[in-house]
Amino acid sequence: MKKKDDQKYNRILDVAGDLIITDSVGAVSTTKIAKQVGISQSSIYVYFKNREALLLTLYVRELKRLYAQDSGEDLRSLSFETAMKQYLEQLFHYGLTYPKSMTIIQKLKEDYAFDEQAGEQINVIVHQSAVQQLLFKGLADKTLRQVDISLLRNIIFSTIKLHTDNLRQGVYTEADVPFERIQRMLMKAVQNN
Amino acid sequence: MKKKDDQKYNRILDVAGDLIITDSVGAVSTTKIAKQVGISQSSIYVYFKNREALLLTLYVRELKRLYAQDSGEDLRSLSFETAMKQYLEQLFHYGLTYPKSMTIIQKLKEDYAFDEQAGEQINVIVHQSAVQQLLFKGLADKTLRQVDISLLRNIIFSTIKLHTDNLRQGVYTEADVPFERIQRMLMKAVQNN
Amino acid sequence: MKKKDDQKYNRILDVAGDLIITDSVGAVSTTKIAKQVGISQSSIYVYFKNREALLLTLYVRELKRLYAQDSGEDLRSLSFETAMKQYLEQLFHYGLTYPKSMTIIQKLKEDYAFDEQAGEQINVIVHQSAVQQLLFKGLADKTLRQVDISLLRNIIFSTIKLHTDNLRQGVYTEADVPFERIQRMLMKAVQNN
Amino acid sequence: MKKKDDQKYNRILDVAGDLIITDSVGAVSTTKIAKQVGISQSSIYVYFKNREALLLTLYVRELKRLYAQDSGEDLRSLSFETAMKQYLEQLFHYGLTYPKSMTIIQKLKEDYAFDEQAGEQINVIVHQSAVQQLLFKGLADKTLRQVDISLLRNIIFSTIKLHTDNLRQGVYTEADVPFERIQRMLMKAVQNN
DNA sequence: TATGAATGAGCGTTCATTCAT
DNA sequence: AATGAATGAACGCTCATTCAT
Repeated sequence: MKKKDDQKYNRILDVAGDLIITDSVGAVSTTKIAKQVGISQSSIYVYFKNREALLLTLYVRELKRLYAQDSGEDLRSLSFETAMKQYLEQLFHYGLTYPKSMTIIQKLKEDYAFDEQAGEQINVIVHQSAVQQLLFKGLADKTLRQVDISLLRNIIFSTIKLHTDNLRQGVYTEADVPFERIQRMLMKAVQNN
Repeated sequence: MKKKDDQKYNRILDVAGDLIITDSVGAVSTTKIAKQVGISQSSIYVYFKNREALLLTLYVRELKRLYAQDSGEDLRSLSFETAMKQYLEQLFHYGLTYPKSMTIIQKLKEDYAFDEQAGEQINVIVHQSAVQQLLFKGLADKTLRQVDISLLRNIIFSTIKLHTDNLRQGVYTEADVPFERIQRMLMKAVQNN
Repeated sequence: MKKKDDQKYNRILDVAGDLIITDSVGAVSTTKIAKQVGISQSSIYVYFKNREALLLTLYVRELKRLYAQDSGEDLRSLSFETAMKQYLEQLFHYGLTYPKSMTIIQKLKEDYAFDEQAGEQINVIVHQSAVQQLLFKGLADKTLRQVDISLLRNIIFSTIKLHTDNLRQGVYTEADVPFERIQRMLMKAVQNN
Repeated sequence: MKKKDDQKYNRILDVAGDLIITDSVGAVSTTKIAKQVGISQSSIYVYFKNREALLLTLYVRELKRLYAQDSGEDLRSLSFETAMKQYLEQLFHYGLTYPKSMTIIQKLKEDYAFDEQAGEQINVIVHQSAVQQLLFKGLADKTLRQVDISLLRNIIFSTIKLHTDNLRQGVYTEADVPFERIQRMLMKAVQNN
């Protein structure tokens, strides 16, 4: 019984994600989700309190999936530069594996105003991530450029996202722009000097 | 008479921009605009053919304002590095002067699917901009990193936008993170080696 | 429960029919229907996909009611002339019993452009009707005037409709213009010589 | 100056007629007329008091054109049968020459509720027409079937209209269904015995 | 004569949400 | 757990009409 539930629960989130990608956050409606999932509109309210809760759940799910990626343990045992490079590779790999995920995260972040309580929940997730830890450490020991952490995160995330999008859409191929080049660009950007 | 028209016309666009900023592109509705401008909903259709035309007009307006910024003549007479640095400064200045503009541009670009004809119109504007020329030249003579131009533009635009946003919101002050530091970061990011 | 549904469903169609009669097809609006039925406008979309589907449903309902009238079996066992006369009587009776029906059919046919799929559905209904069969047979064995079937159908339908309308509106009484006279007129019109 | 006015005045009516034909009476809007005529929407109110007056004017114009057709003098000097046959030919000719006119008249008659005053104006026009005179005479001397005049007019008008429509739309050709046959059908329909 | 600006009313439609079952 | 029925609110848009110019 629980399995069934979980399946439907996740199907709803999946469809919501698809709608965000093919259209926009505003285009996510219980009507459309219900139609695509094959349940009645009101059934959505069995699984989610309301539309906002649904979107928040989706956001958290993708965020957790993203951060589950970084093998925190490993990173900590490496030299900073190696750790950073490895993280970039992981993120690149993530973008290729779950192309929808990064788009969903970005669009929801920009488009949706979560309330304070939700914001706190998200902050905790981000804070506990290995990347965040890595960036904090890098900032502390001045290995990284002395700018706000948001700037570092943004430059990394948005560049790798755009790169994987470009690859997927055939704007260019991996042969044209090997990831190594992107990696070097990002390292130069974030490293102190 | 004409003045009155232009005023209202621009008021509508201003309010639409505000709605995009405080909420999202999807939240821009003729109803809300009309209410805030203080006119009847149907009056909006006196000024714009439909919602899409309104948003396109807003987008083009902001884009033109942004590119009107770059003093094309000047940039061409300078060494590449100086020209690039100067452009970054201009963009930073723009972000401080018209804080809404960059957000509007970014959100409209990501959120809105303009039709082909509109897309072409926009492409022309972007192409003719001094920055685009500068980046093309830099890519050609290998002064810039050999990656797709979209990656360069993204890294520059999104970083400076986030920086000005952070400053405005008091996340930190200019003293904490002087622009020079951002500038150096971006130069390292885009320059070949 | 089901009864309730069917009742409302048919009430909506009834009111739509009334609007067509007292005004025109163009005057059929979900707003007006809702107001007269005593439900909210959006509730109409619980029962019908959209306005067009509503009108099509109404059209098909009336068409089926009209053709349900002709006792196909009986007509076939009679001589052509008797069959034809009997059909005219049936149609006259129908016009008196359901005075709205013929008007609705006529107005919807002339005013409304159903899409191809709907057109096909309607064609099937018309084709399978006993009248259509009768007319086809009459044309084939030259009992009927050798003109297009549409002309025969028109002359019969529009005359009987107008006659019943006149009677109902008191333009004249059955005593003034007995149906027999109409019947003779129509027989003379359609019969070959 | 007057010529110019008359031109525009009639252009408006022409476009209104076109809209009725290609769509419906309900589709006639000042907006659409203005666009097609190439004038501003408000300019229509220079020529017509309101939408209803415009439609009434159009109706009267077509009705007058239709009745201008029948050469009253000639008909009166002929035997009834010859006169009737000649009138049918005239009407057929009219349908071929002004195919829009009969459709406009029919749609406006069915679709539009003119107020009493307008109704009276129309009645006068119809009454004074040669056909009406002819039919009255035929009814009086029992040459015509003793039914209401509306039935006779309807049978004649709607049949000839449908026939010309069929011809124009290529449902069949004049060779397939010569007018003579239609004429005979109508004569049999209306003549007493 | 002609029109631009303006608007209230209406339209078809979608939506998030509630509630009884 | 699931859903059909229902609805108020909003949306984009068109319309007939008025008015000042």
